[in-house]
Amino acid sequence: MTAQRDLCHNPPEETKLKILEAAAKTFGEYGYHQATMTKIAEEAGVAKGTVYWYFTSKEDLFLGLLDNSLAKLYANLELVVTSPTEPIEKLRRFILAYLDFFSRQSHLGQILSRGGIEGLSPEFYHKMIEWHDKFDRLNVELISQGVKAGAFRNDLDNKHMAKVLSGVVSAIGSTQILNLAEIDIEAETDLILTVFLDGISSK
Amino acid sequence: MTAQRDLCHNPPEETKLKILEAAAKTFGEYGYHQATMTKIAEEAGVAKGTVYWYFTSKEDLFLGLLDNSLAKLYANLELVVTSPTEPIEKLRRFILAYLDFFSRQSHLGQILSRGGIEGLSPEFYHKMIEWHDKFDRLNVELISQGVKAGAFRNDLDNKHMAKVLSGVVSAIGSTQILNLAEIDIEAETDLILTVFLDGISSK
Amino acid sequence: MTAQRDLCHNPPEETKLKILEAAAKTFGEYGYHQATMTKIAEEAGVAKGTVYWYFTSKEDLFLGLLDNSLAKLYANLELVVTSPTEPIEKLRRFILAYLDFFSRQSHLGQILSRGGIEGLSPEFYHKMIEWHDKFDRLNVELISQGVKAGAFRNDLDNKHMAKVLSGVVSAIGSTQILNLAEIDIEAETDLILTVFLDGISSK
Amino acid sequence: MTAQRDLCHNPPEETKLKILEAAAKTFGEYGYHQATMTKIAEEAGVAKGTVYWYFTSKEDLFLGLLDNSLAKLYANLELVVTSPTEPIEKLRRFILAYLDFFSRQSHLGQILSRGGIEGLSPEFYHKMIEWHDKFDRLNVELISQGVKAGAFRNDLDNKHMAKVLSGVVSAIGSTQILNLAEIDIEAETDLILTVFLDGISSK
DNA sequence: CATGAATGAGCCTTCATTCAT
DNA sequence: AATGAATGAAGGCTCATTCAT
Repeated sequence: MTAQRDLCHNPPEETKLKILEAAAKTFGEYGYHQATMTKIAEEAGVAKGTVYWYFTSKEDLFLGLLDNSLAKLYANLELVVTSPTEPIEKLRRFILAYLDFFSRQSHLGQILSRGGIEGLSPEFYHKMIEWHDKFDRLNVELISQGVKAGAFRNDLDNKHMAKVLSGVVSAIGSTQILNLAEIDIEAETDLILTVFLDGISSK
Repeated sequence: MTAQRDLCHNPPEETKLKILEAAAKTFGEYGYHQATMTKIAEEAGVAKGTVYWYFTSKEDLFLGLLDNSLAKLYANLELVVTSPTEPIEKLRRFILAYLDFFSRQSHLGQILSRGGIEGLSPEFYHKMIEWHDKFDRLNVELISQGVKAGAFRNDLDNKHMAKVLSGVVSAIGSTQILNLAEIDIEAETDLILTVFLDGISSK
Repeated sequence: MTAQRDLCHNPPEETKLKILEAAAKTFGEYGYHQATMTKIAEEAGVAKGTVYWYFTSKEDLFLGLLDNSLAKLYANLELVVTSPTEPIEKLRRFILAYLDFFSRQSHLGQILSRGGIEGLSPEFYHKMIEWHDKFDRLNVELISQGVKAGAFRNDLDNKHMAKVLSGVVSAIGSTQILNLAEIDIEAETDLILTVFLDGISSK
Repeated sequence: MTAQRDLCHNPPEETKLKILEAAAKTFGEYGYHQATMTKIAEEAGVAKGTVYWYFTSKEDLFLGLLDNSLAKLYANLELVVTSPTEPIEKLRRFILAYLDFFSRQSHLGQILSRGGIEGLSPEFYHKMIEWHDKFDRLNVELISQGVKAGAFRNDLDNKHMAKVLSGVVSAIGSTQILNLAEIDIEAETDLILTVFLDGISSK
């Protein structure tokens, strides 16, 4: 904020960001266990010690990254939910935002949908549960709006419908990605939407 | 001669089974990377070298385990698909069999649904893909039967419907399990069934 | 010796021989440390336990093999030395016998010439030294005969000449073999003979 | 700036040297397979991980050591060959340099003369062959000079004479050393020289 | 005699983490 | 803030050897 700070070539924040980006790329490419601090530091173009100056541990770095990514996804989804759109189109955009996230951050996507990675600390799980709950509430909110507006059934528990929704989305998302096929996100979204709205029953 | 054999206290097969069970438990509890051969050997009550007598590597052991479990699941699902039941009840049993499997073998369930674990050999991935395809074909068969019988919609691609089905099931299955909540499998099955058949649309 | 013994399909000696042959092949192909008891047992077509019935340890087996091979080589050389041939022809045959041995048993050849393998017991070294001395004495005897017959110089210490002789032979032998070139043993022998007899000096 | 650097107590290079020395001692004492990374690290007074900071593997370390030692030996021999000395004295110094090397680095000497160690990577063998060829060429050059100068016979193939020379030298060198006798290198050199120049023939 | 399952010490290597500079 | 050398616990795996059958 001071004039002096602005003269720095590498304001601290910039280094932290570089590390975060490198971590995203590396974790994304290799997964948590295969990604090493050495790889991440190299990718970021800094020394290993520097990574430890900004993050106390590998887990801390991973958590930081997750927080970062999930916050973005959450913001996107929230934007959709709070926008003044009619329920079904809103649902479509909602699914689209999810799939888009999965297609960009496949491994992180998996983590979100499965609830974590083995062998991490309780703190990690706590954070994950917090996020899980936040997303759940958003899902429920989306469904509730639709029910209130008369677009969705009111004979089912909103929470359950929300759960199925997130289930389908994350499953399709991560499965697709692992097929390494180039997915047509829009088409996939429409498919999910159709099934989720009307079911596969012939009547 | 055969009678004599039965008197053996520890036929080799028994040891292999002990190891397989220990592996199931350990991989299930810790995940692939956190599970160590030492832990598995201890759990099985044998020396580390013994594990390597039956399996050439950690990956080989894991693959053996996976093959074992997936073969069982596949057999169960196949039984359902080929049984002379009406489509919707058949679908219910199908979902039930999946959820039952997930609730027993949570980590293996994840692997099946998400397609793998980072850092393993190409052979592993090849095997996984083979299984994935086998299950896919079974799912499609189930849907096709329903469509033919007039129970399911015929305006959607069978493969797509099958994909959504397996997506919902595996997502619900593994998500639930990670919540560590005691799940009412029957209830969960009915929920999925309802949504999948009729959709959440109010009409 | 008894009639009963002769009826056996596999007299003990036969099994022992099979193992010895397998050991020769395996040690020869892989060297001492790379050769495993498993490989040897497989090559011999017997169970690992059987190898341990005839030989108390890997080292013991190796020693047995060495004794076997060296005894044969020794017998051949002795035959040459004690035969009634004129000194220079005798020397030629002597070198030939050495090179022939090296070309057949490259690894054992190395062991003989360099005096052993690291990491074995004192007993092993003791045996090796015994053999070394035996061969040395034979070499000296050969040289002495030639000196006495007036064919070789008498102004040099016989022991030293013998040492140089064995040096040249073993070095040429093993070096050649490692080149993996098909060696013309006869030609090589003549070359060594020429240099060893007349030197390379121009006068 | 450079002055400042010199104040460092432990410049990285020093650690690498400590490890190289420890490796030389340990490989020399135990041979390649018996020498363990643990022993080497202990001998060097560093942690095992530190060895891996400087060398990517045991083989890499061994190769580094070999390269180091052979480069020195080669430099010494080259000095002799290119010096303006008369052929026979040159030959004497050449032999002396070889024996001196063998007496200091017995195991490495063996490796040079025998052409390798079992069970290493193709890269290792390739390097060894390169060195072998370099030394061969030097040997041939030495002989050629002597022939040109009229000091050595011209009725024999230079390459063959060179081969016998290196054979005698390495054999005598390594054999002697293994006897663990204190060798009089000068005397040994003269012996080899005499035999190699004049032969043992009485005429 | 022969088998082969079982053992366990020990090896090479990896990698998250620390710390002097 | 940043570096990178140094650490050491831990992991997967090998293989000589034993022993109940």
